[in-house]
Amino acid sequence: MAAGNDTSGPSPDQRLSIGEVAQRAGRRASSIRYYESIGVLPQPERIAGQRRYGPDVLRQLAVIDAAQRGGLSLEQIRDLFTASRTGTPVGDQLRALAERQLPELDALIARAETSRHWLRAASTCQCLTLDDCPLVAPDVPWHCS
Amino acid sequence: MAAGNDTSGPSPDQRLSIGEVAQRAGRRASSIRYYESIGVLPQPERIAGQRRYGPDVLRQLAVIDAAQRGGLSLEQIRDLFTASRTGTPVGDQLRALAERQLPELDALIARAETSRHWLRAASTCQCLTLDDCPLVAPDVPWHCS
DNA sequence: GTCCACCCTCGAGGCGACTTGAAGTCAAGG
DNA sequence: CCTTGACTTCAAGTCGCCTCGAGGGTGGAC
Repeated sequence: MAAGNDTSGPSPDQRLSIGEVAQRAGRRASSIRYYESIGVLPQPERIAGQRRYGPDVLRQLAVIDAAQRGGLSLEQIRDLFTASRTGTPVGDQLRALAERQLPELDALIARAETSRHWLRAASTCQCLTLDDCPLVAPDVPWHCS
Repeated sequence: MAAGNDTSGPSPDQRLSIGEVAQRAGRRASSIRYYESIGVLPQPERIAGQRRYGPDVLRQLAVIDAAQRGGLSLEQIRDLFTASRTGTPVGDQLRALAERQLPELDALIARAETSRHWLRAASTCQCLTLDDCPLVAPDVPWHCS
């Protein structure tokens, strides 16, 4: 048992091990290393070869979560961070990203809603074979029974 | 040019080559072979080693499309076809599938709508750095500028 | 006979976001 | 000293859904 590596309870200082970060952020340590490897997270300070993070990293991970939920790829998120670090106004980047993503996202939602419609119809289906079933017929309004 | 293999114009008989099927279904021949390889499509008759399809296959492909749009995986679709062929009422299968898929789909749509919200807010963002930006703050209602 | 379009099989590759495994390092507790 | 447990690196594997390429075959038109 190593005190400095303990994943439970707060460390004496603010420096977090990767295990602590992972636990608090609800991710695996491997994904944090992965983010670092592709440049989404910056390389943290190291003590005896081991990563030590300030509390900032939790916010950065939350940003990543938020942006992923916004449909951005890790590559886009990396660019966002890079821009932020180099002083490019983040707003401009975000606007550009949003303009690219929104139509895609709208299309995704539209498809998903069509799917939901289909599945709802499917859940009332009484058909015996696929051949009879209007659900799977092209260009036929869906309703079954 | 080979008459029997011609992809343009209808064949003299109803038997379609894989190329014709692909063209009419708007898919690549490779995906049709793939469906066959994983059991989603049955093995068609062969003439001189080449697949010949009846017109039914177009409907089957349309079913696959519809079911994929409904969020079913190819494995689930295969099971559906299998059930249909073996006489299990398709309705039961579909209901079971729908019950499994609908909550997932609802969650997907909810996430996507949250994302859309986020992106819409992002498109009006004026922030200079990520650190200031309320968009990326956890648990803060999104609005920017 | 030659050419060409189309077909065949089989294995590999590619996407995105990770996860897993092997082999090794480090610091503290007993 | 030895064990323990978290950490390290790097390569490879996973998932679903295909796509592509190599190498070879078939059959009709000229």
